[in-house]
Amino acid sequence: MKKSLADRIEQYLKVLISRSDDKSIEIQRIELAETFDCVPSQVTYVISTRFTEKEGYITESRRGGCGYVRIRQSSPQLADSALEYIDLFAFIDELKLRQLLNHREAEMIKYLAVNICADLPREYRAKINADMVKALYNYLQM
Amino acid sequence: MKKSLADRIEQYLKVLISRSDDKSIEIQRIELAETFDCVPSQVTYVISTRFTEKEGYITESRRGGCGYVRIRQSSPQLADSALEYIDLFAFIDELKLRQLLNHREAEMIKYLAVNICADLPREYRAKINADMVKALYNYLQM
DNA sequence: CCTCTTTTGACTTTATTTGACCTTTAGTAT
DNA sequence: ATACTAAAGGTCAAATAAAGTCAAAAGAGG
Repeated sequence: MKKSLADRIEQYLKVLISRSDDKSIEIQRIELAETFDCVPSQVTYVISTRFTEKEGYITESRRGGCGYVRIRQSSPQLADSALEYIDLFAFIDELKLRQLLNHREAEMIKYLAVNICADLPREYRAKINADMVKALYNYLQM
Repeated sequence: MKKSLADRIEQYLKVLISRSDDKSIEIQRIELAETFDCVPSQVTYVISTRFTEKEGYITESRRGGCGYVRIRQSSPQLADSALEYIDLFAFIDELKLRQLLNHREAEMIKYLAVNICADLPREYRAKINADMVKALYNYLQM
């Protein structure tokens, strides 16, 4: 699959973030544009479509001399206590969005969940939903 | 009985899927249409009539630049009764040996299994063990 | 001839790329 | 302090690149 320029920039930034100590990076828009040989607004486009709050990122910037764009991966707002009431599938989708699970992992876990619950008494299904959410939450150290 | 264009495209895609590592392919609608010298919507037609969820396929797509259509074969429902008695952890290790699961996946599934079973009545634990073995067996299309 | 499937193409929606123009900030000269 | 200037980043809309939709036309089989 050929990657679009936007995809490549996204990937590059995500690698930088993942390697950073504090899940936060500071870049210069122009510099990055030069690295990828594109117009600066391409960078703005990538940030505004792929590093949204919904996907768990917070951005700040400053114009003018010594300007910058900072992207920070926000820690999830999910409190441990609220986890019980979250739908497992929605939770998995959210984890995928945040790239804590890849596509295959997400699908596999969903598949396992469905099959485990398939003919289990109703009262245990909710429990398994909750336990899986909690287990994922813990395993991924969120 | 002469094969229709739709039939030929279907066959072509199924060969590609069967040859793929992960039973999943990514194509460009336009490109495929060019290959078969037809309109792009013909491809959409084939996918929507022959690669339905009911027939065990899941599709995703993206429009715009570098768009694609991904078709994934979801696993068939084989129920092998002998699987019931296999220990889940041993089974996972075996899958890892055969490189059907990577380390992270194996560990994550074990972690989930332990946490799901943690305080479930004894009689359901064996069932979950068996269901997970079966689900993995099916999911990985062994 | 009638029905169901296939083929086609016009139109719609979504995603990406590019560039012209706007705003903010820091530094410098007066 | 004030005004000017250069150096950022922001906005927005046009151009381009895909895929989706839908219905009409064409074809196949009974």
